Amino acid sequence: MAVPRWEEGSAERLTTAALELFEERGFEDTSVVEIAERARVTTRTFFRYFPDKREVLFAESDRIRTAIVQAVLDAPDVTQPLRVVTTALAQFDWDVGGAEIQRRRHAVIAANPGLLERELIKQDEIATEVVRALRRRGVEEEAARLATRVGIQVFATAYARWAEGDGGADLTELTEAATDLLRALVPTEGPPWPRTREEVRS
Amino acid sequence: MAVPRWEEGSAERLTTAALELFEERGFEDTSVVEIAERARVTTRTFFRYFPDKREVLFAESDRIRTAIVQAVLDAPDVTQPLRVVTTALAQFDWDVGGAEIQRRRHAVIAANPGLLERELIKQDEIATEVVRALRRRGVEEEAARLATRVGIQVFATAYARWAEGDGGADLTELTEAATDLLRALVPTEGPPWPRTREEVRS
DNA sequence: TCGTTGATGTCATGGCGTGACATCGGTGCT
DNA sequence: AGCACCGATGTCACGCCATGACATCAACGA
Repeated sequence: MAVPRWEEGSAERLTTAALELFEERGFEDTSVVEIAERARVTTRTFFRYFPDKREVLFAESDRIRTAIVQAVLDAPDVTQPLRVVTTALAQFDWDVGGAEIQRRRHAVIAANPGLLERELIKQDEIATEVVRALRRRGVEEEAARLATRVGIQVFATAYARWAEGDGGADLTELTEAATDLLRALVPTEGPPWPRTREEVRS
Repeated sequence: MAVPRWEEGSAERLTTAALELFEERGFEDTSVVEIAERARVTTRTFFRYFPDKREVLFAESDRIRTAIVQAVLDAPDVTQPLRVVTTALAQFDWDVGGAEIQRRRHAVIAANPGLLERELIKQDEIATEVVRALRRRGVEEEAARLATRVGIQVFATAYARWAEGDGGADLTELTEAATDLLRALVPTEGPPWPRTREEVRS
C-alpha cells in the first residue's frame, strides 16, 4: 500500500470541498464538477468514492451505526431494552471529526430537503440494525422494534437540547430528563377518545 | 372548467401506469419516458403533475396529512397528547383508493431504498404538522414533539400487524395493544446502565 | 367570430450517474 | 535492471432526470 506521507486522500478533500461549497452556494446550486475541481480530481473520481452527490456528507454513517450496534450488544442488562437504546445513543461520541464540523454538517443538512431525506434513511438503517441486535439479545421482535424507535425519539429530544445548548449540558442527563418526559406522556389506561364533548356533557 | 365526462385525468393515468411499471420492471429500471408513454402523454406532462419521478407514488400524501392534523385539532381531550396522536392515526382510513392499491404501493416502496427515503420524509412532514397542531392546543413544545414521534411509532407497530394480518383485526384495538407494550417498555427509574457485570459481582 | 384560458407538446439545455477503456506510478519478483 | 501486475485516476460516451421557453390546440364565453 502506498503511503504518501501525509497528503490528504481524495475522499477527505472531496468531503471538505463539498461541505464548503454547500455552505457557500447551497446544495442544489453546486455541481459535482465544482466539488471535484476544488478537490483536484475529476467527477468520475468523486463517484468512485461516493455513490451519489448527497452521500458525501454521510461518510461517517457506517462507523456510527456499527458503534451504536456494538454498544447495544455490549449492554450489561437488556431487560429494559428502551434504556439500552437510549444509553447506547447517549454515550456515543457524536462529535466525530470535531464539534464544529458536525455543527456545519447539520446546518447544511437541515437547510436541504434532499439531504434531510438521506439523513432520515440513515437513522432508519441504524434503527433496523439496532432491532436486530436487540433480537440477538433475546428481545421479542415487536418489543425490539418499538423500544428501538421510541428510544431513538427519546434520545432525539435530548440531542436537540444538547445541540442548541452551549455544550455545557451532559447528554446522558438530558436523556434521563427526556425519559422522564416520556413517562409523563404515556397515557393511563382507558379507551382512545376517553369522552367526546357530548358524552362529557351528559 | 372543462368536464370531460368521465375520462380519467392524466394524473390518474400516470399514477396507475407508474405503479404497474414499477411492479413489472422495478423503480430504477423504468424511465419517466415509459411511464409517460403508457399514460399517453409526454414526459414534460409527467413533470407538470409530479415534481419528480418518486412523487408519483405519494399523490395522496397531502390529503392524509391534513386529515390527520384535523383529527388532532378536533380531539376532545388533549391532556394526554400521546393518546391524541395514536387515536388520530388509528382512526384514519388508510385504505384510500382501495386496500389492494395500498398494498401494491407499499410493496413497491418497500422494495426501493429511494422510495423508502421519500416515504420517511412524508412521515416527517406529517409529524412536523402534528407537532404544530398540538402546540396550538396548548401542549408544550418538547412534549408535543416527543408525544408525536412516539405516538407515530406506537401506531406503526399496530399498523405493521394490521397490514400483515388478514384484515380481520381492528386497528384501534391493535393500537391499544401497542400502547400496552409501550407501557411495559418504559424503563423504571434509575441510572442508565443500572449495573455493570462487575458491579453486580461485587 | 374571436380572444382567452388551460392543458399539452416540442425543443434545448444542464446536471447526475455509470460502463468501458486508457494511463501512470509504484510494487514485487526475477 | 527489467518486467508484469495493480490500484488510483482520467477520458470518453451515453442515458436518464428535470426544467425553462415557447408553440399548439381545443373548449369556452363575450
